Amino acid sequence: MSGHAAVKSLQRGELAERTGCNIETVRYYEKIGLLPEPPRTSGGHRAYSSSHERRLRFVIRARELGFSLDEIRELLRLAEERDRPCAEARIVAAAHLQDVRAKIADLKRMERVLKEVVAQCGDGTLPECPLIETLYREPVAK
Amino acid sequence: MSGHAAVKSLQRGELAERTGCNIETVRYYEKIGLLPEPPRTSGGHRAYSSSHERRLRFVIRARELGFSLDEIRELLRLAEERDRPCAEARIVAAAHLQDVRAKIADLKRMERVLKEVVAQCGDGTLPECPLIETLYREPVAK
DNA sequence: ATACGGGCTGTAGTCACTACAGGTTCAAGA
DNA sequence: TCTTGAACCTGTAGTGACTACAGCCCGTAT
Repeated sequence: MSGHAAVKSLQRGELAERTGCNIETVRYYEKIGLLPEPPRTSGGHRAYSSSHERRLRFVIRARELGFSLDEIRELLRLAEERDRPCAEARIVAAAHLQDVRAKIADLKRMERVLKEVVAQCGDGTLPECPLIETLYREPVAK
Repeated sequence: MSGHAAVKSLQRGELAERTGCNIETVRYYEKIGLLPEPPRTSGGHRAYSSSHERRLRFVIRARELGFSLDEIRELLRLAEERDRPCAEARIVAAAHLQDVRAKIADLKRMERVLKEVVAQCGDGTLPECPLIETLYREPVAK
């Protein structure tokens, strides 16, 4: 028995079902070259092996961490090269961590303002809505 | 003098320059009906009035708070109706605040994991990269 | 009079999917 | 064996919020 991991192939949406990933999304990943093209049955249906599943799970988990598909492509390349990928992978992840922190900061700014205006609106019976006034107000009111 | 705010019209990208909004974006907002079509010069150039600027600033500030263009459309409608808009505007803002908080929670989860794996990678000289292993690892390892 | 910087329209590209339309295959039941 | 119907197949178009371009026209300064 070789190491080709062709023990059992998954069909009828089993891959999608097992991973929780939409089948359309799996095919999209294949189309953009993130997943390899699986072998086909005589009728043309895709027959995935466990190595496909493993790679798909990698992609899914990386997406859950917010990596872009291009970053994931890079991470997969590094993972396969097996030539000291850790330093480079760390750079990709650290850059992404910076992005995530910047997004959190942006959203927290939004949250603070939104919380304030919603509170100012109170029960919504004010004649002049503070939310609308805030949006109309010039940044530097004279 | 009427209340039409046609005191001076802005041309040659002045509106974009004054608001910091890309001129292409302004035209996009006009195309999707978020901003009214301004009158034109004899040559077909757009001549904005201060009411256009006011409305554009509303959109820009709402975008800064993360509202979608559809939500902004609704807020603008409420702002113009002047028929007790506060309660309804508050609902829009409160729903959006929920969205923002959910996004913050998602991003914080990502941040926590990313911070951990980057720390585990250390100086990047490990033979097995913890980041890549984390991505390959099954959610429920046996 | 002419140059050229900016406006004009309309289309296509971005990202990461998602949703069809219109056809084919497969596995289970009769 | 035949039939049914679900699930697969390909390819295209739509989403949101822009951004970038091509190819043309206008307007102002020299």
